[in-house]
Amino acid sequence: MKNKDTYIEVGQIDPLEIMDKFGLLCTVDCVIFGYNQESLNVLTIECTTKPYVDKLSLLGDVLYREETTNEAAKRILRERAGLQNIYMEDVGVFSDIDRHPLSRVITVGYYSLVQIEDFAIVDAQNRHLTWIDVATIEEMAYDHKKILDSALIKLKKTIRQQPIGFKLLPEKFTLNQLQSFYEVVLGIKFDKRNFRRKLKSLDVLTDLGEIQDEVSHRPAKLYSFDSTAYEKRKANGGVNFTV
Amino acid sequence: MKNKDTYIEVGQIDPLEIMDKFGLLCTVDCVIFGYNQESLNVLTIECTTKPYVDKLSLLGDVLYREETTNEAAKRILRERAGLQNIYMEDVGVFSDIDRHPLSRVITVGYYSLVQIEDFAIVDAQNRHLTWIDVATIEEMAYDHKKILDSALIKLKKTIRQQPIGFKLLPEKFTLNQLQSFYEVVLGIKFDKRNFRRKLKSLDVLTDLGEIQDEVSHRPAKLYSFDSTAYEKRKANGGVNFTV
DNA sequence: CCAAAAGTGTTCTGCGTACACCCATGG
DNA sequence: CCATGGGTGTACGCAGAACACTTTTGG
Repeated sequence: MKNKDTYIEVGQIDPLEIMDKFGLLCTVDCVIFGYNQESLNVLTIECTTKPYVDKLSLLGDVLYREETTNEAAKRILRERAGLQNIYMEDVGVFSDIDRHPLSRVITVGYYSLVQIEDFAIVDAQNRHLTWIDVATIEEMAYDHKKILDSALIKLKKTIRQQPIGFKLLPEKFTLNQLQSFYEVVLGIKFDKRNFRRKLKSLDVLTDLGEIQDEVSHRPAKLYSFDSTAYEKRKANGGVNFTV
Repeated sequence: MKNKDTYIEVGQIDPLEIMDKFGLLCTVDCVIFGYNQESLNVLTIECTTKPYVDKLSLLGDVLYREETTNEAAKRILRERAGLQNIYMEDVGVFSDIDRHPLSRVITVGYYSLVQIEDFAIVDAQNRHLTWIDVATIEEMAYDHKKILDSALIKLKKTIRQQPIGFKLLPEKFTLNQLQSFYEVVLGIKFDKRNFRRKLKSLDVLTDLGEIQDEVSHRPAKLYSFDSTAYEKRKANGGVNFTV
């Protein structure tokens, strides 16, 4: 095995010296997906840093010394989008050397899921906070497009294995709404009968015994997600959500 | 939406000031898995930092300013274990506030796979570099046990979807060796006939027309991994490696 | 000829997939 | 009564899972 005399390990040299040499900034960027019964969107803000002024950017902030990246992501969601207790998953580290124009900044990506209707945007900072259909986004500030793409890949993978889809629907929903959610996010069509059989066989839906009203056609039954049944199922060996 | 007057964005205030306030260290830690036909092991080193002196630690180093975390992981594998061009996958960020005793240090985990026979340990630093059976590890320095556990979970998941198992076997191997590798890593037993049928149906094995010698029983046929066939297969919609 | 590991086929079951028509409501 | 979306059942094919005996070699 090779050795290296210049080998440095954190803690073996003066902390001040090492910070001076290797200290860097870490940020957290949040991909906030919003679904509106038609399209999958992402919450964006206009960037104010050269050379990306006016380009679309994700909501992000620097990681504080006294918080984990998870806590930072929660803080960003809460302070900058008014979102609390929502689904959140790690997308990974992005550490390209020149990803930030002003200094060495690595970032940790997270993604979340919300229903757009539940979430009234108040653009207090006048920063042009906007939902953009992910299908139309071609370019973003920094490497945020790359983060978005990774988040989308992870969302698609996860959605097939866990019923997180319910997080993007109203509490009471119809089976067609559920199906159309999967179709929009995954970009594929499902057979109605097969979709329903599969979902019902999972035993995580509660038939509320209610129906839609104010629709000019046969009203659909309303369902809700039975999270205790799901947790039980998960404990007994997992959910296979392939549809 | 809530606003926050104290909101800070990287690039909007003096870079020196922000480094002073939010600068931190980032390290990369490598979980190097080694398989020896019997058990799954991980390469460890004795830690020299209080309060973890003599505890087991992963190979890691601080992230340099001019490299990505991927590059740092490659450097660690090369300089400290003599490993080059080996399989490597990201495990994620570990950012607990007190995970390092001397300062705020976040780390990015990676894992790799090697065959122990191919890799002669030269412990030039006299740091007690050792292969340890992962099944016997209960405690490690820092949060390295947590990183190891995450790496193991990811390895198990990945091994079922991609034929990375071949990276942990000699170039020529028998089907029983391959099966036993899967059994050791996943901790479950497979039916011999089903395993063989499944593997052969994947079309990624080359029958070398050779057999074992110097065994005191019927010699087994030797196979190698046909990586071009695998790449073709992957391109045409992926491999399902469930066994 | 014995020990030890190599090698081999069939059946059953469950799941994904393809496919077409009637139903309930509002206007 | 018509337009609109809601709702239902059957048949086929593939893949995973269960299961036991014969073969080849060295000692």
